[in-house]
Amino acid sequence: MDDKIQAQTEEELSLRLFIVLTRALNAIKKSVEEEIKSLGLNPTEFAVLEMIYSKGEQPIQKIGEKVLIASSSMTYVVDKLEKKKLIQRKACPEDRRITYATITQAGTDLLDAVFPEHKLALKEICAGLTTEEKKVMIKQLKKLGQYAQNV
Amino acid sequence: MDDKIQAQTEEELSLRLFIVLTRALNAIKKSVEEEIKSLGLNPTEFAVLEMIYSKGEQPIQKIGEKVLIASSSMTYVVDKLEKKKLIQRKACPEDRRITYATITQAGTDLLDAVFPEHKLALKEICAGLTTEEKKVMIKQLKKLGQYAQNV
DNA sequence: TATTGTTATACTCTATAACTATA
DNA sequence: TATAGTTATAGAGTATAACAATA
Repeated sequence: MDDKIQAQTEEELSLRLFIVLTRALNAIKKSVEEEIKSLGLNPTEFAVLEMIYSKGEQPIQKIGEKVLIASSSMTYVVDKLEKKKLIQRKACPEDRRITYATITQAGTDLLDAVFPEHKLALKEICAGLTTEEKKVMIKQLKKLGQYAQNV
Repeated sequence: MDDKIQAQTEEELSLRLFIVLTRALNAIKKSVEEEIKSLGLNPTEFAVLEMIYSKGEQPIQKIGEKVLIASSSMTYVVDKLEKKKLIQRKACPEDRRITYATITQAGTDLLDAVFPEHKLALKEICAGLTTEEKKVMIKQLKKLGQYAQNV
């Protein structure tokens, strides 16, 4: 009870965490979104593209689960990325209900070109924390996110 | 170099942090938004209402800065909350360009009634972390957010 | 001239529901 | 019957630009 934070209940702490989390992400996003926008992409498109870029081809629905949007919205996003020649649909031979989204050469080239800058910008933005602090936070955020998704 | 995380560069760590942050918040939001929706509010409206609830009346623009939306969008949000009788516009006598948003009795009553549940739900969602971990994370997120906003 | 807030407008994203095809 | 994805549709939220009132 001798300091402000210790006096808070678990509920208040969680609320505080949620608010602070929202603010922090909003602040980061504001900067990053301008950068992404300059590529002609929106945050969702970038998230999808980046996922395929780093994880390889994925069933469209699997992507939707990660990005947390409805399947019809995934169709919309994939359409847009396909029109921009950054990804391609590819049938799954084993299960013909499934369609993979796979990155094109142009998509790979784009991210190869942009990723270093993107990461550099993020480094600048996140420079408020030390390396150690980032590592701890990543670990904890993963725990938090995974738990939250299963509530 | 003896573990996966240690091998990452500062850039990659920051990228990872951003991704994990996004996922964690999305997961939490998904749960919270349903709850908020059941009040007939959207996340932005709730954020605005909550800010006035806890911080007292605020110039409309100040709110917009916190929530990070354009001033015309603030007009839209304030209109909606005012139609729902949860907040009220109030002129500023000293500077007649300024309009305060102030919470009504109905707004206060609503949040008084809902806040305990809201916090409880958040507690459940955030139960993946211990009290100590939450406190640390709040502190770090604040640092991160404040720094990011000034980049 | 700069700032606060509003109006008018257009557009992007997302969700819902109904559907097709495959399993 | 259940799952993956699409189509059609509608609506919500946000931004941009031009503006009015005030400082």
